[in-house]
Amino acid sequence: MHNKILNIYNLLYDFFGPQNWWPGETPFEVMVGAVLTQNTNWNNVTAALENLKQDNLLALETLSALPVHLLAEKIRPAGYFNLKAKRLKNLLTQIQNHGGSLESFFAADKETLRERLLEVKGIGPETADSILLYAADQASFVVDAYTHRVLYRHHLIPEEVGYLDIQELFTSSLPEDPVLFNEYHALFVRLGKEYCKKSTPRCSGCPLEKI
DNA sequence: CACCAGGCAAGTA
DNA sequence: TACTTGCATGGT
Repeated sequence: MHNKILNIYNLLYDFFGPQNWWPGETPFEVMVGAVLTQNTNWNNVTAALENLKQDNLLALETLSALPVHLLAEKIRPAGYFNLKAKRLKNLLTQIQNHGGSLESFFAADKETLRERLLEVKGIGPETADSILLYAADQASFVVDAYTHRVLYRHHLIPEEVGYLDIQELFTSSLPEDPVLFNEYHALFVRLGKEYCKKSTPRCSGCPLEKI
C-alpha cells in the first residue's frame, strides 16, 4: 500500500466503525476531561466529571469561582487531584487572560491557540492537541501512548521518537480534516484498549495483524 | 499482591 | 542534555 497511514485508518474504521468522540456534552467539559485524563483511566475521569456536574461546577464561571482545594476534592477520583486542580486553575487563568470566554479563547488560529495552551503549566502536547481537536474543533492530530505503542509494535516508528515526529507522520499522510483526525485518534484508543495492551505484546484478532 | 490507565514538570548529575 | 522521580485513584 502506498499510504500506510491511510490504509491503517481504513482498516480500523471498517473494523470498529465510528467512535463518536469525544465523550462530553460541551466544549468546556471536553477541555476539563482532557486535563483529568492525563495518565489516568477514563472511568476515573467520568466519576470526577460527575462530581462537578452535580454541583453545577462544569462551566467556566462556576469553576473559576471555586477555590483550588475544593476543586481538588471534587476531582479526587481522577487521581493526581491536587496536581490536576492546579493545572485546571492555570488553564482557567490563561483563558481569562486571552479572551475571557471559552469562545473567544478558542477563536484564535490553531498555531496561536496551541502555543497559548502549551504556556499553561500542566498542559503538554497531547493535552493541547486534545483540546484543540475535540473542544475547539481544530485539525490538530493527537498522539498518545496507544498511538506510539501500536505504531512501534508494527515497526512503523522506532521506540525512541518524539511527539512531533509521530504527529508529522500523520499530518504529512492525511488531508487536514478535523473530522478525520477526530475519528482516527479515537480508533487508535479503541484498538489500544482492546488489542494492544501493554501487558499483552501479542494479540490475536487484531485488525492490523497483516500490516 | 502487582500492574496499568487517553502525561507532565521538576529535580538530579 | 539525558535520565529519574513525584503525582494518586480505581479497576483487573
